[in-house]
Amino acid sequence: MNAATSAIALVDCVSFYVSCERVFNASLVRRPVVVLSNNDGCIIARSPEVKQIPELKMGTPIFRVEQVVDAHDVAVFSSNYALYGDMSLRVMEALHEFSPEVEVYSIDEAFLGLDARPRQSFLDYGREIREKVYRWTGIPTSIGISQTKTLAKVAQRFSKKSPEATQGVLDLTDPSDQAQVLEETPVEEVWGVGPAYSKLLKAAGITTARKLRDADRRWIRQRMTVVGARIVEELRGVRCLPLEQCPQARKTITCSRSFGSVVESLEQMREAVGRYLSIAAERLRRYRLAAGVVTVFINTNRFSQEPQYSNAVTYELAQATDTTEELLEWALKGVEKIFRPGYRYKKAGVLLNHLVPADQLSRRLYGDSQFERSRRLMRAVDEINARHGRDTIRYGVAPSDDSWKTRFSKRSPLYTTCLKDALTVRR
DNA sequence: TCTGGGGTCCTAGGACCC
DNA sequence: TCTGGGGTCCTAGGACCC
Repeated sequence: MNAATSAIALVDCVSFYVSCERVFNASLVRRPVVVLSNNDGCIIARSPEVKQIPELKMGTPIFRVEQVVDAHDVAVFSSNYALYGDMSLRVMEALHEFSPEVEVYSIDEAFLGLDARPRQSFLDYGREIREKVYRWTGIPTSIGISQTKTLAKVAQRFSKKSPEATQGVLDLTDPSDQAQVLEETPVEEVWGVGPAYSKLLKAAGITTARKLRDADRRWIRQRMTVVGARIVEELRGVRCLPLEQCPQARKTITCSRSFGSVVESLEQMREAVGRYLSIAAERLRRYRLAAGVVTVFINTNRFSQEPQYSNAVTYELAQATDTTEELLEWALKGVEKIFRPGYRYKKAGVLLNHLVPADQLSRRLYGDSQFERSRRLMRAVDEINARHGRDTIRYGVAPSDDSWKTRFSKRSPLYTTCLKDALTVRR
């Protein structure tokens, strides 16, 4: 291999949701901060200060640790996805300045393709990226650079763990550096190794990323399928996971929620499922897709001692559709079918499957005028809701009281997406 | 009172067909 | 009375990701 080599950079936003909250609220800087899941359930994002507190782990239900939260004066927020989504777009925009090849991997992460260049230059480039993202958005990042996605991920996690040494950027393109960092990386921290594989590997004495890299291919292939085999190759510097620049066509659209309080009546269940269906259908149209299969499911609270019931029903539609009206009919039919009185329900959801491009729908037979009218109506509704906020217009499903609605009692303002919530700066 | 939501990929095994 | 093999499609379940 020559001295210059092309590489992949992984840019990851540090404690992304917490960082978003901090951008707009200076009093949170250096204060421990957590962000909660939907319904104010469990901890899903923690500031570095919180990571020092052993009781406050990812996924901990907040109600169990209220005293710890008070004792450390932790600031607690409901999640504010409108804010995080908008901040994410700004981060990605900054990244596009650095490479034409950007794969937006998640709300807070992206892979960048980097041209071949000498080592020092990768490191400098990484620092430049970091600085620009911070200047444009106020969001701190950590960056790993190496030959493959999996190695870039190792590098990024390592740099995050030792900020003093790396200042947020680690170039791991050099093979001898790789050997050392892989040696210091526990196997369960490798991307793609979850709890089950981690247990399997440790039982076989494979405890570090380096040992995984040097493991027997056939053994891995047999026990961890091609997925495991690819991880090993990637750790060896062989690219198996390409940069995906154009997002793959979606296969499923889901909308499901836990209820703010228990649902016991069919009326409330119909309203909740109707609501979730509307959200899913709106998403469907945004992607310009139509669905051929609708699934509805309902659950009681799996953590409680009460009698349990869960059920689901799936309908295959004669023709794919993207209108709320048509999809709603099936979803409500589903609710009627699986709802059993006498249970205390905690969650419900809707899945849309067999997704096809919506432009194929124009070929529906018989110039279905009802269908065309319905689609024009949908376009108008989506436009109005986009401009004036979701729920400006919505489908009425015999409204009941809305205690089932998901709780967001500690939500921050919509600083960036709603004018009345914009920050006021005193002169 | 209180325990998230939204995805993808892979494989084994059954059903069905010729 | 004996009795095959190969291909495809679908689904459920497991594993993982953020």
